[in-house]
Amino acid sequence: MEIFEFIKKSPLFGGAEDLYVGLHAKQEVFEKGARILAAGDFCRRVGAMLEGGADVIREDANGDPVTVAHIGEGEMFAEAFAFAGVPLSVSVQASQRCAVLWLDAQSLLAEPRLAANALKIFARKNVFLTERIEHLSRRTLEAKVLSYLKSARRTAGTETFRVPFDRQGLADYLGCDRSALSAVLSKLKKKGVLDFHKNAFRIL
Amino acid sequence: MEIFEFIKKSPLFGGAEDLYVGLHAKQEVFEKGARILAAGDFCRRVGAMLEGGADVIREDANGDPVTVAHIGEGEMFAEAFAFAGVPLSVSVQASQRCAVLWLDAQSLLAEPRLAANALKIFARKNVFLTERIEHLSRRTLEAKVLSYLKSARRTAGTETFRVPFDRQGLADYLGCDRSALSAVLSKLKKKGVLDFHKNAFRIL
DNA sequence: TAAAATCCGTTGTAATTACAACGAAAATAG
DNA sequence: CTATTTTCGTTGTAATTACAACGGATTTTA
Repeated sequence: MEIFEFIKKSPLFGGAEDLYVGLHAKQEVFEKGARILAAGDFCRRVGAMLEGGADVIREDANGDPVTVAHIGEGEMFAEAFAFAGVPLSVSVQASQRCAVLWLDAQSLLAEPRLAANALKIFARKNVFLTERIEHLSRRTLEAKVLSYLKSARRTAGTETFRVPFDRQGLADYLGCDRSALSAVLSKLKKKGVLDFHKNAFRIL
Repeated sequence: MEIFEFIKKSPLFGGAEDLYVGLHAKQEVFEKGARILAAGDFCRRVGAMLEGGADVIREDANGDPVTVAHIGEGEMFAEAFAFAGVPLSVSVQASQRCAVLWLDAQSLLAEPRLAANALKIFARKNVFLTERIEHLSRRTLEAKVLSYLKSARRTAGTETFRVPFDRQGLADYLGCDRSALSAVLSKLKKKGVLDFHKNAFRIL
């Protein structure tokens, strides 16, 4: 992906190519397996994955590394840490040879339109994260599922709605086992609370 | 709380009183029980609680209202919705007679220093929320607890550290039952994985 | 200081869930 | 079209957790 293609597609720039000047952007190439960012680092730059991809890695309770997310082409990363000024709690490692564009957080801030875009992006993400926490905080899986589905229905605005996850994806989102999720969905269907087919749901 | 006292203490203003001019701020008083904001509303203003307090209310799976948070004196609210431009998913209701200062989001955005402060606040919150999701996503309560405690230790930077919650607070944060949390903590202590006394913990 | 309220660990029980394994259905690849 | 892979619901079991109840300890209030 070219720099200008990225800028065109990135919600941070909103397609405005002229905002790119004066950002002190630097491009850097990482070989497969290379450490792009390490947990504990302070990072003052926002990363943009131009080419290739990387994994976000966190230590689990045993101290073993677990991949918690993947950064694909065209995606930004480390933005929250860069703007918050707190050390990274995760590491980022190239899952293949990749090209990263680094954008200096301070310089982004200096351009009002970019700052406004960034603010909106963060605010949106905040709302999403808070919503997910709301679902995850429920005590039982059934409550988690219903909390999520009602939220999805509200977002869709229609009685019948589709969810953007397959079963495994929904299970990951809700922090549960896939088969347990399937079982709960079936139970709700049998109880007559819910109807669904594939990713299309309807709450009765 | 006076307006200027709020501005002095608010991280949004960073103590800079001069930033307050031109914000089209309005003050409004609500009687106890009055609806300050309703779920579904679009809100273009950030609320600041000058006097009194309010509850954040969400509908649970049965459609019954549940208080999910409290807004105390000096706290801001609705900021994420205002900047994101998405409808509220919660309602806000005065728990007592209260005075709210409304700050127009667009006007805040127009002052670069305020925008920068807001960005930092959102970025920080983003990191916190993501971290909490990390804990909540664990499958078992033991894993949730350890995930949280390791994170707390990392933040504290010392082997023995204190957590800013009582047991009920920690249970709420981790989305579990208080007695179940106590039981898991005791089990971990007996296993020799953990030592604690009140809010002081040490991972062995 | 005494009384009241809150905090916290324990116990027992019923319900829930993780986990592994399996097979049918659907999607994808060849 | 057939073979392969992926997705998803089901089942059974062991482990975990919610929930209610209780009592001791600590803290707060009067």
